[in-house]
Amino acid sequence: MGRAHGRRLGRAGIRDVAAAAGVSITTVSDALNGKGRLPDATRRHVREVADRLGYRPSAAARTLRTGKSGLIGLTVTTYGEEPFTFTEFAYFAEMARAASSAALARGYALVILPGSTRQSPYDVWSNVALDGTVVIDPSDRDPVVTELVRQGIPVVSDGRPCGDLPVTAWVDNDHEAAVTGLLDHLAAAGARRIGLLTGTSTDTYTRLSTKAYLRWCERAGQDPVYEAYPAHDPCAGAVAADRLLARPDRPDAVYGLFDPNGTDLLAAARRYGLRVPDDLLLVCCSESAVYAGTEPPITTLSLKPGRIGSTVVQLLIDAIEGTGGGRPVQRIMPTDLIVRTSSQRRRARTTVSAPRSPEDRGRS
Amino acid sequence: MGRAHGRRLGRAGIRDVAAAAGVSITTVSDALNGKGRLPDATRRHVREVADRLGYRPSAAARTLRTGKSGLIGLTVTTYGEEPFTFTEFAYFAEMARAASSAALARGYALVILPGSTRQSPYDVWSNVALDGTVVIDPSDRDPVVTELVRQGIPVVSDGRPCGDLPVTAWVDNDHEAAVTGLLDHLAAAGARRIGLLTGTSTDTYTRLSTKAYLRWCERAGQDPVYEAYPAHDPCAGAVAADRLLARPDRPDAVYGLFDPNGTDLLAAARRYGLRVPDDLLLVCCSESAVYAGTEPPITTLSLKPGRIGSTVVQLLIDAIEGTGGGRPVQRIMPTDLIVRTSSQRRRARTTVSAPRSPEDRGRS
DNA sequence: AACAGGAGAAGAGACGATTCTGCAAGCCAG
DNA sequence: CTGGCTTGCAGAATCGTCTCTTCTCCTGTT
Repeated sequence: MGRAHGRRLGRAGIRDVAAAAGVSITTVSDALNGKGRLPDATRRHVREVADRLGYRPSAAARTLRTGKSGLIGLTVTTYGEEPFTFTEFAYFAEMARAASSAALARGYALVILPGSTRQSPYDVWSNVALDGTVVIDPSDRDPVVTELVRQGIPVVSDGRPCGDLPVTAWVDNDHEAAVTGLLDHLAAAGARRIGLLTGTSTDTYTRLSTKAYLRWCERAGQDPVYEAYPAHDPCAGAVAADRLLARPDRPDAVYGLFDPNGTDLLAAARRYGLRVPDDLLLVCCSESAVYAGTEPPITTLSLKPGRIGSTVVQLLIDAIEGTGGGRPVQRIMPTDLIVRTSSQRRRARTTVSAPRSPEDRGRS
Repeated sequence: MGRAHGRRLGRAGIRDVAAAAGVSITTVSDALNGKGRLPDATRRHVREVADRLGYRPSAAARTLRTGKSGLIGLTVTTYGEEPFTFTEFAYFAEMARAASSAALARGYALVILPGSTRQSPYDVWSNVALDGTVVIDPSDRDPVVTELVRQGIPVVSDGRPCGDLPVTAWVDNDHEAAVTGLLDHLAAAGARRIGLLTGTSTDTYTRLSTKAYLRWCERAGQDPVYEAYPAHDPCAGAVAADRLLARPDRPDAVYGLFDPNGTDLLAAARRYGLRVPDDLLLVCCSESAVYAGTEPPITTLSLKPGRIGSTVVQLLIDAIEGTGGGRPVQRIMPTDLIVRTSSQRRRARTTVSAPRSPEDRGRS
């Protein structure tokens, strides 16, 4: 035989198992993968030997052979050099958690990747074998998406893609319905002039939400009252909230599109001596639990990122495995308005029961 | 010749590039990887042809051959079936962001993996080729860590490992110093009896922090006043905060070990009619920015998760690449006390400048 | 008795890159 | 003129697994 395969690495390979079990490589592979025609005795024997040797199949070799890596990319829009977006921390964290969980349950793992190619000297994207990718809020003609699709890799986006980006599928909230419902809620609570705190960027979320607001105003016969600011700037929100409440046509209710707007608006209201909810009704879009504990608790619109993340991954894996038909899929997910004190004129039952009387000292 | 490699896949392989450029496979590989002895002309030519063909080297093949995948595992402690821990959402999110960023900058990507093997029918762990792994808060004799180390894969942990877990390196905060410094700060602000809101679990963070508190009390000649609760239960915190303030030996200052404790304690204080900071000084350990916007703003201890995540990854990659000596490394990272109104008796300068006077309506 | 057919297991390529080794040609010095 | 050195490139082995094909028995039927 010449140089019969010298022991080259510490870990046992399939050949070692075959030798130790006194069978062929084929038999080992079939036994461990539940394929082929083998009597149970052989199967058990091989499995036992493999266990004893601590055999772990090489993921790289399997991937090379089968063409499936079990890896799903998760791309996050990048501000500056950092991955992750800062404005929607809680949203992203929850979405990623659910996505990861859903992937794991189906035997896939998530790989966190930057929003752009060639962010570093190395191109991490082409160093990873991906079965598919989840893209959060892809931009108009996202180069990463374009390239992936060109390579024939399925791409599912969280957020309706702008333009004619050729994603395999997408998932998004029904933003129009959410905003309309929420404005109706405020109006029902007695709001006469509802203001909006929105963003200057042109992503789908901002655009659709603002459009829904404007359309609602038109239908309700109210003049729009809004301030826009660059949402990625953590300080600009407070300033914009202040501007909104400083206007001569000051609104008596405000909806803030971004997570920090709740505290921004609350702080601004305090500065102007406005009581919430008596003088000002407040709602903001947020996934953060802190708004249950603020004074007063603030009504929030939840986009249910968990459901989004889970759905995105399900659709992607379906596309990868060829399940669920070949044609593009889009799925609209409902949102959830969590009504708290800040959007109700009459003091309603609060969720947290106070052990003794809250003592509204000094309040009016 | 026989069946000279029929076109089998859409994507171009290294052979196609070689053929198109009129050189050998070796030359293509060398040209693209900057190895071998090739004149610049050849190198340029090959690169150009590769670009034209849209050639992307197969990550699986490269990994199989070189033994390096460029993938780093990120394991998150699991409560129940879900990955991620809920109590420290902000901590984890920031830590993961920084870790991912640091990895990307050095050409690695992070793979999110469950805290246990065989969480699903598939064992995702053995389906991924990892160069190394980051483990957050490993438990006493973590089976995942043990198995990885047995396979010779470097493991770096965030959090001092309990017991004699054989991690390659670890990074942690100086919890003793942090707690001691913070208690000194409270004492300097006039606290006579400082209470602690702590957890019932036995992880390193809780254990070290509590021990530091007890030792400080002993040195300061104060009786310890503390309540412990299961930190993973989101509701239990509010109850524990209430218990702490209901005690006959009610503390005049409290440190809360967990992120939500700030709002928990603030709410409890309101229920008992205690003014913060006048009647009660407050500090909690948190990475959340909301505490800058609460009423009053709350002093927080930041563990600087970003620095931790970044350092963990650096150490891991050093270990993978053989840089930085072979022996185990442990690194202690400083914490950051962000002093706000809640821990200062005399109204100090707040970080956020108020455009007009805050109007402390009705307050005493 | 001969043969079909199936069960059990082994052989032998791929998969697509990296890389060790080796060959041919050119150049210079002895 | 020749031997050694460098330069430029090609051949072919290898990484570890999956899987298509083949091969050998063995049994049961006509």
